[in-house]
Amino acid sequence: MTGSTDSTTRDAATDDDAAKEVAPLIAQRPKRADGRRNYDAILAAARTAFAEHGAGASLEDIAAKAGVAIGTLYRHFPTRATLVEASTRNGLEDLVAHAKHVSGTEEPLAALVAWMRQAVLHFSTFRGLVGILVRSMYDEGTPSHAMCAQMHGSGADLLTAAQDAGAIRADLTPVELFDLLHGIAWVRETTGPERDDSDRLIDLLVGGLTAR
Amino acid sequence: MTGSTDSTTRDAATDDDAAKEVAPLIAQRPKRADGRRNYDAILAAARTAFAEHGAGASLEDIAAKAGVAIGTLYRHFPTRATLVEASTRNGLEDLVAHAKHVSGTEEPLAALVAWMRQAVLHFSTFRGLVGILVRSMYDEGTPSHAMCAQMHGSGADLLTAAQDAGAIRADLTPVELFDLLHGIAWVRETTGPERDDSDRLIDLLVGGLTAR
DNA sequence: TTGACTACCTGAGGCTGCCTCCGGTTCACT
DNA sequence: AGTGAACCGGAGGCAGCCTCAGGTAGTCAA
Repeated sequence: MTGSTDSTTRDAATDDDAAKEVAPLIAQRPKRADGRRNYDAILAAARTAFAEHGAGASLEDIAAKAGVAIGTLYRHFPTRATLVEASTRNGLEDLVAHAKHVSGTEEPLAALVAWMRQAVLHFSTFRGLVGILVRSMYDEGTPSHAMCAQMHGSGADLLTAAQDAGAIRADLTPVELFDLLHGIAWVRETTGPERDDSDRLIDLLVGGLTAR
Repeated sequence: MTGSTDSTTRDAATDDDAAKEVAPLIAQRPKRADGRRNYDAILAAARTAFAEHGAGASLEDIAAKAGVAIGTLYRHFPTRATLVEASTRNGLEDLVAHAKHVSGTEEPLAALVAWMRQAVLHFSTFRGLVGILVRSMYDEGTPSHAMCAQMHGSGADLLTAAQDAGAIRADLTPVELFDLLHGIAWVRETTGPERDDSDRLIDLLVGGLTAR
């Protein structure tokens, strides 16, 4: 949906920039041809495995599926978190871009809600993702932290705009908003995409439960 | 808080009844003296371990802390789920009892909200509990299923009462309500009890996000 | 009190997955 | 072609899960 599959060209375009500006902690795309090849193969295998078995998928299986020894996987992605980060960075970037694109709109409430929907969708890409993202958001020194913080800012901006327009109660903080989004994302991630209530849950949240 | 610690007498009073009526799947309290002793010791160790390390705590550690070999633990609790079920049954019972107690009140909305608070608190007793409860709720043949279903019913009754009084929108289903509670419980369980926003989140949920 | 029955206990052992380390390989650059 | 660094492979140590065969000791009846 957001380019999480078959994003080879896109990786090539964005990873170099990201690697430069973001942090030394994030695994960088290797330069040597064989290294690049393996890096990409591992990433592709990881995306599939995470989608199928969640964030706890066996790393040895991923390495095998990528046709690579376990040591090679660890060379490129020293921790499970770095691998998760790399396979979900695109989605986070999309989220930030989307926020930038609609900021300043004439319908700040609609813009916020639409963004919330997309956020929940991405947070629940696979089982276990939300947990990792929450940790990343508040814990510096975590691979996804920079990107998460950026996305947090994007959401906060949309929220502020909606509040300034008087559409959202003024006492709602960004942290509270994200807590609620995380909760809904967790539900979606847990119950699976078959029974996907997330849009409805967001509506309930926004509209309120109590009768008018 | 709900009698989840030091509940020896209480266990003695309730477990026998529960074992009779609930299911053959749930580990029954053994009759022989040494068996009872070990069963209780394992349960106590498990409560501590789950509180400290979450539902994924090492079963071998629990056995060791209980002064028992690993095989003994598995004899009494054939799966991790049965152990979790046994250590959280009290809380679920409390929840059902609480609902029965306030049903028929003159303030159905207040009753519902108070119950929701207690539910969220119990669901997030330790990390990983909500996930297990959600699975139990919809998956028969799971140790906690019977108790979960009963609790589901209790919540649904309170919801219906509040809806009949016109206090809660009529189109809200019990499943949706529980989804939202689960989500909030997950947030609480994940962020830890230090920063406990759950009451506030419930208020936001009930009051609605949008400005009046 | 004694004996037998069997519920109960033990812990070695096979399995999976995590992660490290170092000898060997191969790419890239001159 | 030669060299150095980047890269790869996979054995191996560790932790946790779970099972099973053999031993132990409560319980109950005589």
